[in-house]
Amino acid sequence: MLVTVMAANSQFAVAVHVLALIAKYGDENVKSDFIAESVNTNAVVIRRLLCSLQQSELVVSQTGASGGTRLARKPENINLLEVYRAVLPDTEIFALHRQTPNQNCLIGKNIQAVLERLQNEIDEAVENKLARFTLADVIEAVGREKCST
Amino acid sequence: MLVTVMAANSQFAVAVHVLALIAKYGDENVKSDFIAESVNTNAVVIRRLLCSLQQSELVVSQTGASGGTRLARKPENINLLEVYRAVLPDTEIFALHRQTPNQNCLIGKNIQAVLERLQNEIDEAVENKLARFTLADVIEAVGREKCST
DNA sequence: CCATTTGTAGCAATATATGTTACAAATAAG
DNA sequence: CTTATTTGTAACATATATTGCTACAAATGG
Repeated sequence: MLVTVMAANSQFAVAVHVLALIAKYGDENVKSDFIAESVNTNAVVIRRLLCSLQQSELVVSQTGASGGTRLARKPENINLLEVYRAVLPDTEIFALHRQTPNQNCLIGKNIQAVLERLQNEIDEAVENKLARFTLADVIEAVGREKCST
Repeated sequence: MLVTVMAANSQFAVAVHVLALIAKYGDENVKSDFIAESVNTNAVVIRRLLCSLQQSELVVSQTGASGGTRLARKPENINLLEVYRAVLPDTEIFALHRQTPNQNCLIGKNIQAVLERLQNEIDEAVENKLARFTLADVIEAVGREKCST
C-alpha cells in the first residue's frame, strides 16, 4: 500500500520480468525486440533498462549480429535488492518536502531531520525484505503460478 | 533508499509536519494560512491536505471566523501509519507494469501475480514500521533536534 | 562488406504533483 | 442581520517524471 510516488515508476517490476525471461534462455543472447514483446513495450525502453542492469553487473550485453543479453550470474546469485538498486538507485519510500520549510519556525526547522531518520529506518526494513528474495525464487514462483491455473 | 516513485509525492512528509505544528497549539484553531507559512507553500495546498486528514478523523476543522484546524485526538493516539493511509491511500512500494504484459508469454502471464505478492510482503513490513511511531514520538524527536543544535 | 543489434540522443506523449486564483458556504462576533 | 473571516473546492497553470518513439552511430558476426 505504500510509497513515494511520482508518475509511477514501473522499472523494478519490468526489470524482474526481464531478468526472469532472460534467465529462461540460459547462455543464449536474448534480443531487446523479443523482450519488448513479452513486456509489451518498445525495444528502446528495454535497452535502457538493460543498460542499468549491465552497469550493476547483473547482465551482459553484446552489440552486433547475434548480439543480445544474458545473465551475468546464476539466478540464485541475484537478489531483488540488487535489482532494485540497479534501476531505482535514489528512490525513497516517501519524499521529503519539495520546498524547504520555513527555517524561522521551530517545527519547520527540525522536521526534516526527523523525517530523514524515519526514511532510513523504513528503507532498512524494505531492503532487508528485498534482499531475502533471489531471481531464482521469482522464477520458481512463476512456475508454481502456472501450475495452479 | 526506496520506492514507487512518481512525481515525488511529499504529502506524507508535509502531513507529519502539519500535524506536529497543529499539536503544538493544543485546542486552538490553527489557520491554513499560518500552516502554509511554516511549510512554505500555498494555503490551498494545506487545506487540501487537511481535508484528507479530516476524512480519516485525525483532525477537526471549522469554517468561518475564528475557524481553523485542531487535532481530533492526542498526539500519542495518532500513529504514522494512519497518517500515511490518510494522505497516500493507494500508494505502493513499487509500481507494477503500466502496460499488461504479453499474456501469450509464460513469464508475461504470471509475473504480475508474483510481483503483487512481493508488494504485499513489503507493504506489510513498511506498515509495521510506520505503525510503531506516533505523532508524539515525532514531536519529541523534533524537540530533541532543537536541543542538539 | 553487409545485416543485425546494442547504445544513446532527442523529442513527443502521458501522468502526476504542486501552485494559484476564484468563489461559494459556513461561522463568529458585533 | 450584516460583515469579516475562514474552510472547502473547482478549475486551471506550471513543473517534473516516466514512458514511448524515431533516428542513427558503433560494434560485431558471418
